Amino acid sequence: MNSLPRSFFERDVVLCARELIGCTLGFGETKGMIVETEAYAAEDDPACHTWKRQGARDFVAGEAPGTAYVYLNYGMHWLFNLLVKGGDRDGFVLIRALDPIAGIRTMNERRKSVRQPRDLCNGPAKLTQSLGISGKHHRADPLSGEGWVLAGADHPVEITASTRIGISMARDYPWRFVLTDHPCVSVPVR
DNA sequence: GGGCCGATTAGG
DNA sequence: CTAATCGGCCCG
Repeated sequence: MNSLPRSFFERDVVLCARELIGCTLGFGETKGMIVETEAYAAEDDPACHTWKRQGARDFVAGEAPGTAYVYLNYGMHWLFNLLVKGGDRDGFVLIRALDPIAGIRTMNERRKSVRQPRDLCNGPAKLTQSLGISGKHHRADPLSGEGWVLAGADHPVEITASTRIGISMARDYPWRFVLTDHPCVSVPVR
């Protein structure tokens, strides 16, 4: 499998978010193709945690590119990001949706009331639940091998850009990327 | 310590 | 549409 090199995360965070579409993310026995991402820039982006949180700024400064930034949102949902730094713009890429590839049985056990496979990972908190990712994976290194898979796309894919979901600041930045018309995307692009 | 705000989700 | 549920931040 063509694992992504560390240098993949040493460039512009927005470009990196775009390039992650079509890549494969796996943890344990579960795996999926990334079909939706968002970029959050460490500077000049009011929607990024770095805007308000010293801890997020420390994370960017102190961790290696490719490191997992996992945080609890709304007191109950874990969201998974990858740190990008060393290029034109540092920041985080939020992984928002996957097309399940492996471990569907396990995903179904971890999530309840899911009717169709397409609903297993079609949201940022849904995919962490399906893959078994939580706060204890904060600062993990998905490029280490150790239970993780982060591999390049097999084929070129068509990508659609749009504005980010669920934020109140910087609503107009076109930093959300989806695999065009893919059924596992969290919210249809308008 | 108290109040407020979320990069969300499931359910009515 | 709303409840759920909690860490970080901003006060005081």
